[in-house]
Amino acid sequence: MTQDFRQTVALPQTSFPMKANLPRREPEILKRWEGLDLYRRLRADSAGRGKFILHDGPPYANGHLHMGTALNKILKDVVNRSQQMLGKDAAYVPGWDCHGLPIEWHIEQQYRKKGKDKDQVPIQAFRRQCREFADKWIGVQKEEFKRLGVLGDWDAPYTTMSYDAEAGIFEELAKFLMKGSLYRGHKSVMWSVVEKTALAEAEVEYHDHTSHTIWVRFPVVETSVPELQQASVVIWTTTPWTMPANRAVAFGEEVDYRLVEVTHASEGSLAREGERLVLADELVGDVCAAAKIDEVRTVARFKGKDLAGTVLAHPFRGRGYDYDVPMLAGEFVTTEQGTGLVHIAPSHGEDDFVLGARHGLDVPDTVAEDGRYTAAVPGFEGVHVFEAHEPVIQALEASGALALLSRGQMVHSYPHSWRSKAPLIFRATPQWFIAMDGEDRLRDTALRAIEATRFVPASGANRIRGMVESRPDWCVSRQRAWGVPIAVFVHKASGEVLRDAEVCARIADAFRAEGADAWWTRDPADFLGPDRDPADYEQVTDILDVWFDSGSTHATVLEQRPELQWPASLYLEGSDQHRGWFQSSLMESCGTRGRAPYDAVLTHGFVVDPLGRKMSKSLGNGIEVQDLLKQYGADIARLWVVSADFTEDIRIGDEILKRQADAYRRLRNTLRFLLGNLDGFGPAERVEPAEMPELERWVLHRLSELDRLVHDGNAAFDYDRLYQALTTFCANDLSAFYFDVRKDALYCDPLDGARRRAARTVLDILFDTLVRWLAPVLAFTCDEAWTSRHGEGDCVHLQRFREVPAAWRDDALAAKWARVRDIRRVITGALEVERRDKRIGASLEARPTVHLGADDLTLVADLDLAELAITSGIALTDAAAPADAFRLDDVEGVAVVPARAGGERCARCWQQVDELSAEGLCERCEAAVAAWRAAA
RNA sequence: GGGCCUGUAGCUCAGUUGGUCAGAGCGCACGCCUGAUAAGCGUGAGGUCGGCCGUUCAAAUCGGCCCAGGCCCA
Repeated sequence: MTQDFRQTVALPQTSFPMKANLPRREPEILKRWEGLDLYRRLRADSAGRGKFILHDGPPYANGHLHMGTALNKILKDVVNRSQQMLGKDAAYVPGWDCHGLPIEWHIEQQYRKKGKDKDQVPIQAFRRQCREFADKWIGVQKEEFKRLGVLGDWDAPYTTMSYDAEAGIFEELAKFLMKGSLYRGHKSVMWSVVEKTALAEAEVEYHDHTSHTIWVRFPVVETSVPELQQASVVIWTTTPWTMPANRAVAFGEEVDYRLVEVTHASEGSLAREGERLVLADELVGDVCAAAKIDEVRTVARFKGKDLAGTVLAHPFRGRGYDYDVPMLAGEFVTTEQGTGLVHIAPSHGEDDFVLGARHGLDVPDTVAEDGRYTAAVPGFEGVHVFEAHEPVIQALEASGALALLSRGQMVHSYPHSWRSKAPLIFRATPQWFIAMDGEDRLRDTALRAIEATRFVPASGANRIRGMVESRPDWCVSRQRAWGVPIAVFVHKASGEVLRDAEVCARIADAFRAEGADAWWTRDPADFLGPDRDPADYEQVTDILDVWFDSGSTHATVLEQRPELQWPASLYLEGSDQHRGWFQSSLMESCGTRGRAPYDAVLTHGFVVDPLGRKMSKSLGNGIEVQDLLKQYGADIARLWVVSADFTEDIRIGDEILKRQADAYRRLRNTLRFLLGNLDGFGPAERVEPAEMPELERWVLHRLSELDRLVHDGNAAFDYDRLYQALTTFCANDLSAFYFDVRKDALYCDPLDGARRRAARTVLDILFDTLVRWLAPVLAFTCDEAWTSRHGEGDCVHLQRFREVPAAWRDDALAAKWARVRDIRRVITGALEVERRDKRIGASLEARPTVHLGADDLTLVADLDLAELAITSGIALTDAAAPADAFRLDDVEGVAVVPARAGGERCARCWQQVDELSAEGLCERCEAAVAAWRAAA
């Protein structure tokens, strides 16, 4: 029985536990950061460095975080932390978007539940409640963001509803006002009669809707085409309620039309035999089927352009609708369905409005805010448009001309309000616009700015360019209450909008002091000043589009805060923001400052399920942030974010998270092994690289390679590659090779042995380098590892990436060791056969013979292959290997003949040697034990 | 329907300007170790490169069509 030498072996020792228990530990680490006042210390430490400013796109302040917002904020945090550690001063001021419909809607609902209408509530009280609601959610989200490990100025975030912001937003608008690009026009907008407001595109969703369809005759009253005398033009519409607003009929210039005479109609048809109808040639059959017309005779054929100049009568002529209805060419006319002739109501359609504007058509104010016909609609006033189809159809039937040809129903995709889910109508309303193609050529400026911006991925430029090229003027007005007002006056007599810098300044000052509520609480005279009579002016009470709010944050935040900088280094949001914030910020900035507010734009995809489908309640494929944190912890979530190519959609699911947890363990255990073997290591033990064995120098070379990868990867935001490389490095190079080989020296060499000291020096460097490289992502774990080594007073997040000396790079050494590892693979492969056949268990039980060529023999002459293969000795020979020697197909010139090691096993290091001491120790261990005893 | 984009092993990703095996890490299977131990080591099995049709002597890599999916519009 040999003595137990375990206590003389330098086994790893560390307080850094194998099991992370992140859900419990992370909150403690957060407290530590708060205690250190980490964010502020970073600012102080990095004062004077070049700034990297990621400008936070403000999330909307309602509701808890979902995976999408978590992804976004984690990514921002990784970017900030890595830029910081690259040596920048990466100040980060998070923000919130506070105004707008969703919050307003929520407060409105509360009133509705109490049976009140919000219009009865004083606007200041209503706005105050909106403000409080936003405040509440800012508090909630702030804590949720912090829990993810996101570092920023949480004590002083920005909001779009602060008085400063409200004043600043108005000041930005005033710039457009003063230069003349803010104008009042009409626009056919999607209007919700429930919320009594125009809705933005983003506020609209499409659902199936059943509409009444009607075919209606318009009698020809004037035409240059003889055959059309006494004929009728037939239109088709899915919105009968817009008939009273009809002002024209559109045709396609190149469309083929036909004049037909009804020769026979079925029982119940509203068509009259002998009447003549104009229809698109292609659609005659469809219309006849719908109108139960059995037989027609073609009277004439002509092109759409022949119809120009023809004038029709409104079907309600004689009852207040006596105006002429011209026929106009419309490029939007198709022959896909209907009649190929389009009813035009400029008040109630986008195409209609545009066509009407071009031809100077009347835009009657036919429908009030609440959806009821106005007095401008003879015979129907007060009727709600959603209930108007019957009265209108009846009127058409009753009209002397028997206008209704046929009717039916149709299910189609139709716009609805995203809040109330009620169908929307198109309604031409007075709105405020920022001109895209005015004197200042905003569109051109924006397009140039896009070319000057770096987009990651590059396709983002295409995407936003396409949108900017084709977008209409920016409609910035909303008929709402919660937001920054379009605080302008319109001269009643002239209709001119007032452009007076002093007035604007007074308004801004008031907003800055009292918030935008001042627009309602103050006397307009306060703003207009002594020289103007308030009675001469209309005070506009429309609210600014919230996209203008957030589009102005580059001005209200970046330019205002000394720690920040304009333009931003980076905007980083989901790809939906090409239409949203990226664009509104671009427009605002180009209009006021002539360039984009950012140097670069990074977009990420959306979080989808493991099959790539969007997450939805009905599919039940969603992952909740809170569940993820409870089960895995924030560091796993952070690792998930960087493991994927986030420029595309990023998948999440059980297996994906488990794999991240696996990867996490590998990284954690790497740090743990380093910490355990660095126990008691101090500067005095260090060895210069020149004094180190080749193996150590090879590790340093690998670090120099990775150093470049880390810098390039961080600069390019290419984190997935970086992380794959680091994980592979830890698994392949360290755990499976370097650590495995060096365990013997670390555990068994004399404590001050040269080999052990060199190894520990490298472990120290490895730890110091790796923990910093990983810190931007594994923010919690690296802090924990760092404190385990350096104590609570210090923090890894106050460090920069370690300088990796250029001298560590040694390509010749790397090439040599690539071959050495190939040879090693052949040896371990040979041992595996022995193991399978139960001739050995541990590799130390083997002493193989390795057959090498002359070059390889020279190559490994100064190396100890047994040490590298972890065998008890190795025999090298250039003799030809026997045919049954072990070889690998992809490693030429290497063959291994395995053999059991002879001798006896050292009781301490377990290597098999020929001679043991009386205590059962090998020579090396005898010396080590002697030194240990002397020290004890 | 339109614009932008994606589809390589169970998972996450590599695959330069078309021409040596289509690779890595993880997972999985099997084995080893028991002094990184709810760890560590080794070996191995997994892919019609979404599908079809083309261009080419040669395509995961070029073109067209289709399928599936995402974002934004209509």
